[in-house]
Amino acid sequence: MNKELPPWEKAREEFVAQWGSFGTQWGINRTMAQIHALLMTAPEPMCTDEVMEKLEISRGNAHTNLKDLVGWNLVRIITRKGDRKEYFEAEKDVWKIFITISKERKRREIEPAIHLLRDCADRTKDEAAGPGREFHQQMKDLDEFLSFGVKVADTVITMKHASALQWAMRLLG
Amino acid sequence: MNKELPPWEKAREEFVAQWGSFGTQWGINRTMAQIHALLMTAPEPMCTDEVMEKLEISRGNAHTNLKDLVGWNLVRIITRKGDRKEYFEAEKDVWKIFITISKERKRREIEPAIHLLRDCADRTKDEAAGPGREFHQQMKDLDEFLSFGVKVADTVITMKHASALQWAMRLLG
DNA sequence: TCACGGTTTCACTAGAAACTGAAAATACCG
DNA sequence: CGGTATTTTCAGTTTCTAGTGAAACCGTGA
Repeated sequence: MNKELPPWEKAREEFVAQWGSFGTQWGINRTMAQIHALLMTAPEPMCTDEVMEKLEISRGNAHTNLKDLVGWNLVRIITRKGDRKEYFEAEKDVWKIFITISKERKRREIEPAIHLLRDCADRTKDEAAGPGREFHQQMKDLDEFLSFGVKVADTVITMKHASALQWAMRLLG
Repeated sequence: MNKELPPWEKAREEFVAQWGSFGTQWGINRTMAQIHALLMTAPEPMCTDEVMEKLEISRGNAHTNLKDLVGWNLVRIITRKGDRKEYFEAEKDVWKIFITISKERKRREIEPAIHLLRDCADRTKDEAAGPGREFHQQMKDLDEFLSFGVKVADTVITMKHASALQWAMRLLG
């Protein structure tokens, strides 16, 4: 059944499967990563049933993860006139993907962490010396570092790919 | 029992607990993140039993995660003369922590991904047109992007904190 | 209004990951 | 050598997450 696949599709299946495992290493679940890989390499937008079939997963699973990907702004819904089905299409531009993921991670992961650090720093700002003071300083250091990172990210995020590239090249130069 | 804790220790407990949850959002398991937070804010190196007690976890759990952290180079083992126990101490310098984590993630996550992409690109390099060609290009694009990222990371990794800061400031400037 | 194609939800289950506790291994000391 | 303090391993258990499949829920057109 796999024999009939054109060679590039074989490579694609490899890619999808492996991308799934990589996903799990990050916090991302296997199916979500696989669907993303699948759509990134899809010549045309795909519907839920096609995804189900390709990955041999249930409708519920396909549905939830497709919608999650839409929530991450990595996939958009396409509708066709005279067709009630929804089709899904992934962003393929690598730079845009990078921007999108950075934004989301910043919002979901970094910013909450910064809040925690500020809170802990605040609660110990009157510590004059000793372990308490050191703790306070550590919280401030972490906060400062992450906040600075966010600033850099914000700058990069608003850059065009070309400008970012140019900027980075200067560093490597 | 918590009443007797100095205020900074209360903040610390909050920090440790929360850092644990953040950990899970990344691929990191709760306990490992908590131990890391605990050690980062420890005035002195701690031994296994202290960690067990503070976090109310089993010896096995404490042991495995401490050793994992050592494996990540985020924690080092300290021994004291006349004392058979091992003590654990976390790197506290934020920049160094960042460097260490970047290195490890690069090695464990990015480089394997690059290999996969190269392999998939290679296997489809003869596709002349159509979907096969597009797939090939997508693999190449992803590879190029990640490889470039690695180069940038390698440069940053070898920089002193001050130089990196200066460099980043110019961007924000 | 009903029937149909499609989407969404959700109670349940399978499997993975984390954790425990105790036994086994190791290191050190007289 | 014992004997003791500590580390390491691991079988068994718990906990959590991902995934299933079917029922409920739309929206549309006849």
